[in-house]
Amino acid sequence: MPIVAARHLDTVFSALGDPVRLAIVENLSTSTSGHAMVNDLAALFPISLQAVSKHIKVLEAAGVVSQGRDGRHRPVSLVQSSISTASDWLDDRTRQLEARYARLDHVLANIHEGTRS
Amino acid sequence: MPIVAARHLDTVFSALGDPVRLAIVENLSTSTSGHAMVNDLAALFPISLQAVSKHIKVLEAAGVVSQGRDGRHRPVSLVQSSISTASDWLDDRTRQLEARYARLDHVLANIHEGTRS
DNA sequence: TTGACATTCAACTGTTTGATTGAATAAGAT
DNA sequence: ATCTTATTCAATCAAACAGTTGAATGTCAA
Repeated sequence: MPIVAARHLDTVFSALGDPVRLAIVENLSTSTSGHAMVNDLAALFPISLQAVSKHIKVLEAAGVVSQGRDGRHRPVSLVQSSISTASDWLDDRTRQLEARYARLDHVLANIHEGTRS
Repeated sequence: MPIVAARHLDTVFSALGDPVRLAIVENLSTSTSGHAMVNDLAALFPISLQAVSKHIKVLEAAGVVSQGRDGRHRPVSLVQSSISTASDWLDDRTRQLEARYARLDHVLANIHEGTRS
């Protein structure tokens, strides 16, 4: 079965394709609690709170993070499945590349054997 | 001009964050030869050859593909290290998420033990 | 109720991007 | 030499994007 890319995989990669959003994801993945407030995340970057809020919306639209509700806070946390989906797709690419190299090695080995006979 | 510019992870993700470019990468990874001509890739999409050529340039600038020279052809092939770099980063995120879940399980188990005592 | 805090919405702006068409370059085929 | 093929370069355009400031919403705390 050929492994088919998820329908909106490009949206996930696009969401990760910005230094601020990549840093947000990294921060969330390394935080002990697994979530962070918009305000705390905004403090990490030299841009306005509103700009960070927008970045979070982009990540959320791509399914990379989700936002809950805790009083007047909106805790942001990673959605593991989206990370896994992207990771799996890249792993598939790596495996296919390695498989081709392996086939190439095999062909070269056969050629070598042929020259000896 | 020898390529190899400062390639950052967000640039790689950004390059993958487009359906045409993602399909190009997928096509290259599944092709038997491991490379493809610009013309052949362009035939896969309902956009102009020049647009596809630009997409390839974006992928090349991000270090995701490289282009060789074979007569009047410019064969495009994947650069494994860039795929691996992105894959490794996502794997790290996945591992951190799993580690946190494991710690949470542990905490919950302790709480449960506490209620029994 | 008033005020502070956390966050979003709305409007605006400059930059980047994805696409187009037409012209240019380069190399194989006739 | 000329023609055809493969690909890129250049100019252009509309749409999307990342950022800003200012106003609005909702919630806690006095």
